[in-house]
Amino acid sequence: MFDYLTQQITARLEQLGWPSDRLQLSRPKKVENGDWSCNIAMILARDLKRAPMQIAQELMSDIELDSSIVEKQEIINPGFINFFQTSDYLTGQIKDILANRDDFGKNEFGTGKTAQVEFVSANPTGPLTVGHGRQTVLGDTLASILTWSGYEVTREYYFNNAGRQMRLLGESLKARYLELKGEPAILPDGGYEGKYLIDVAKTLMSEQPDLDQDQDVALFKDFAEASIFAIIKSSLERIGVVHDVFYNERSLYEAGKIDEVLSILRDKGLLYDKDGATWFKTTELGVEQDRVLVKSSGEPTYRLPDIAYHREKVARGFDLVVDIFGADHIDAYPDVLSALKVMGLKHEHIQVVIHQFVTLLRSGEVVKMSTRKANFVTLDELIDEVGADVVRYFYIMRSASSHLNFDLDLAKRQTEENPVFYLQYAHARISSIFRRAKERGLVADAAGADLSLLNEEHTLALINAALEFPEVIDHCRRSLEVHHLPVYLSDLATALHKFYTEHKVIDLDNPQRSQARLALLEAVQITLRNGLRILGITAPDQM
RNA sequence: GCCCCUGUAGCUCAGCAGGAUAGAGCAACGCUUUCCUAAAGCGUAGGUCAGGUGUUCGAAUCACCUCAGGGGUACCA
Repeated sequence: MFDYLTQQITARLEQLGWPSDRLQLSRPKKVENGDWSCNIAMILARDLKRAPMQIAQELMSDIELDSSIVEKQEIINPGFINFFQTSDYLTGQIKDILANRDDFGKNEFGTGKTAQVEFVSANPTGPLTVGHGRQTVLGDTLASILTWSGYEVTREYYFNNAGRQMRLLGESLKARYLELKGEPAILPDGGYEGKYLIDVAKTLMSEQPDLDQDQDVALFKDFAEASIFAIIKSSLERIGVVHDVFYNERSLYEAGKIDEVLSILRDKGLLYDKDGATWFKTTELGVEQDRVLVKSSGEPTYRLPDIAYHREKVARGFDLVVDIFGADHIDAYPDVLSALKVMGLKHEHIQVVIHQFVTLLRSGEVVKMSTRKANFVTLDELIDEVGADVVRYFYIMRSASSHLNFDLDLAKRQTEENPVFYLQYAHARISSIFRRAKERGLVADAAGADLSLLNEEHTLALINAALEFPEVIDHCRRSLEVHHLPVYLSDLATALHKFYTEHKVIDLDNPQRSQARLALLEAVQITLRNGLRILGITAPDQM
């Protein structure tokens, strides 16, 4: 319908010699305004210096629309052209859903192209927190959207297991270990205070009981890293997130990639030394102040490997690169992008999604979180409390750019009366009807169903709702905003529940209509299931 | 100071590539079940879309200013 109208109107615009590039078709909010609406007459009014109503009339005067698709068209003040689809056309679309099944909603925008989504990327210094959770679910869902848009997607986790933080971690574990042996030991200044390190120390103790004060800290560091990574990976697995690539920052050093970046920038005259540190002349690139790339201690700042890493991303040839960052990293990426730019590298295909912070509320109090200080709530604890489905839904139902209040008490309380269950119930409700139909001897026969029997208001609204699914996927992809999907699915569930309330599906006195409605419900269930699959939420057959 | 995000119903938030009478969930009040799961549906009430100026036929949506909250502005990541 959309494609058909776009094509027809564009042709007519060209015939009249009017610009066609600003043509827009949208779905009106009100059913009285039709199924598709076009505002081109008002947009052209200024250029053509004519009244919108006149333009609309001239535009439509010589268009012959296929009457099997378009029931009628109307021109309404101040110049909207509204199109109403025939119910035959609409119900016919159900067959399209049934034919596509598990693929319904997919598009080929990214077919033949590759995409990479980098997300989580937490260093292995502690368990994933509630804060990391948002990024985890956001990235994973976006990756799924891209997959549905045809891309071949790589989910990537970038981490650093070298440097100051990791050394502190090793020292902290050593202190915990010695503590267990009853030897005097004190956590280093700024060390990691979390209880999880005591557990790690106990495990280490059971495996290697004979370590002492003189033992090199490297052993502790390595052990801590391995243990904590195991914890992180298990949390990810619990909410259904699997990364394809774990990219170690260290490999950039080993392959000489860090030095390459430095020498390229030095050749371009964009580096200088001051106070024993190496500075990047970002002021020449429009940034307020210069940035340090190598500290006077000889260690690079995080910016340098970030630049080298992104240079590698470009070299790896992805057609689309998406970085998911928390708001606290917002200042890092302009430097990275401008560095790529001065190195003459492609960078327009790199998109950054910044998500705002999660404010955690417990008993009405804001919980300030710090991995080092250990007063954090872990993602695992959250999953324990409310379950993976609820966790995923809560993180994804709000736009990334809005600050998310995660009220633990509310999340728990709402376990009983939760937006997720509303969706899942819609799916289960349909399964339940199918079971009942079978019991009553009604053998579903979608192919033989007379879909023209579906003509009531709530029924048509439900079909329309299901048909919007591919548009929503496309919207998510375009905007890199995934929250549109749960919002949409919720609307779809509402349409289903309304239909259910109004119309009885199984009616042995009217098997024809029953068949038609069963076919519709199958299409709706496919849509719900596909949507839930993208969100990583289970679609139960009964609740 | 400068940069980014946010401000919409009592609460949590959609809507913002400008479009028709601004929506949902929760909370409040009332109603619906001899009938496929009431984890549902219907109704009532609730709004200066933070405030102001501008652009436009048309602004919650765009621009500018102000106010408020969050984040950043490190030789931490």
